[in-house]
Amino acid sequence: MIKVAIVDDKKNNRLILADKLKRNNLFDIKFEASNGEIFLEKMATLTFNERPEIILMDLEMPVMNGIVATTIGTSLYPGVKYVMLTIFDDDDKIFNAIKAGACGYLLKEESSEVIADMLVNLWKSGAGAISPSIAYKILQIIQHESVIKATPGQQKQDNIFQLSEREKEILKFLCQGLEYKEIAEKLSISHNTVKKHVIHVYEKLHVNNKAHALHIAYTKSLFK
Amino acid sequence: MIKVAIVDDKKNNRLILADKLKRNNLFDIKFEASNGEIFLEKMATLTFNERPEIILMDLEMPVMNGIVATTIGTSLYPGVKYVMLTIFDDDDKIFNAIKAGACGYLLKEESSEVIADMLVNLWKSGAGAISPSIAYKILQIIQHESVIKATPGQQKQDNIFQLSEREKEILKFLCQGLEYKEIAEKLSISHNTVKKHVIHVYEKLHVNNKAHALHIAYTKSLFK
DNA sequence: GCAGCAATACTCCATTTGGATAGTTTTTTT
DNA sequence: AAAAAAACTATCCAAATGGAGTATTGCTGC
Repeated sequence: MIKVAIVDDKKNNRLILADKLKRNNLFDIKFEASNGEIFLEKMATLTFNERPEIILMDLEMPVMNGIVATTIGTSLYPGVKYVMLTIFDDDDKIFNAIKAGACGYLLKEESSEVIADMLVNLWKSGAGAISPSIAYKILQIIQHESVIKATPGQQKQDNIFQLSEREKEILKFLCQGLEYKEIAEKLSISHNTVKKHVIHVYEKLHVNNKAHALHIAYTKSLFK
Repeated sequence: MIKVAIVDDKKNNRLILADKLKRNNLFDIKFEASNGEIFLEKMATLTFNERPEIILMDLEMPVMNGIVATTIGTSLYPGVKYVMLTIFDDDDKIFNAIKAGACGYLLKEESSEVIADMLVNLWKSGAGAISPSIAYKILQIIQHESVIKATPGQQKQDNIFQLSEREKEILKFLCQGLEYKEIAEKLSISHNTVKKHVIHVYEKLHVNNKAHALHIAYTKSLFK
């Protein structure tokens, strides 16, 4: 059984999808979540063995959307695979989803057989679960390369974690390997204050230690 | 009927592929060619209506390879679609083929049904004809952007810090944000041992805390 | 056989960190 | 002017980290 989780804000969508997946006895739906925030919370409560292996993620959700959830999720749980399952197929969304770490992008209109097949394939051989029309767009993205180097998409990605200026400053120092005390000296503030900022940064990044925070900062290249 | 052409230097490959396509009566094989040069010559002799709509192109061929042929072909006959049909799946070949203008990349190992399906799809809706494992690699190309930026001269200096295998393993886990305990569990060793390894890593990296070590690991891209 | 190394495991100890809680002040937004 | 957000300060406590030392095992090269 492939352990999966479904993240979508529409209850009906979750039901339909769960139903599609239940037809054959290949999938074990570990949990459902109605937005990225709740998804991350539920993931945090699970042990390694309880964790879903594949996440079916909607893009548009309130509170925390699928891009941000995937960005954080791929950092925190590297073994887990994220498949975007959505009705949107515009270049920007596709590109951002891939950059966030998605290893699949299926259109909701796909039949249950196709979805199930793709997921099984992804699980078995690590092959990408991609709708053909999405694949075509990805090819065009690379062919024109404009999207890769250009930045309209990446600018929107900028500051997805909503860090305040001060918090970004603190995180940058953390990345340089400074200790609280040293940061405090540099900024002429108390090390207690630094600690407080750090805690806020962790909350926004949904992590709870320095290494995880740095991992996200580096892999998502928050600074350059 | 979908008008296609087969370009491959091995006669046997052409026969097998032609055979695969002939099973259902969907494909009209306009011609075969044994290299890019001959392919272009044959294309030049045809009128618009005689021209194949989809070219199945091998990559490695004498005289003129598939990349060059596709590059020239897409310029001369913009309406024609090129699908790479090859056994190679390394990033460089995939990337170059896409840049050359390929709108599909199928592995020869795919079943005749899959190949036929993909081609029909490409013909009908312009969807990309891409083997799932290739799709996965394309995602990674975009995610890491490595191939796009990488230059041939940039040979990564392997193991400049002389870390032992175990130490590299430990460092990799550190980068993922795991704590000593978690690493210990993963490797089924004592957390004391992990600590010892970490200290050794720090010595070899000439640092004295995790953040500095991660900074080096990421900026020198010790991994991947 | 023996020296050297990597990997394993442990202890003691000081420092750093993270979490919770409880505030004040300043700036921005409404 | 009131409300909200951001920045600042502080303390207590527990957990994680880092440093230094000791020691056993197994493997490799001389």
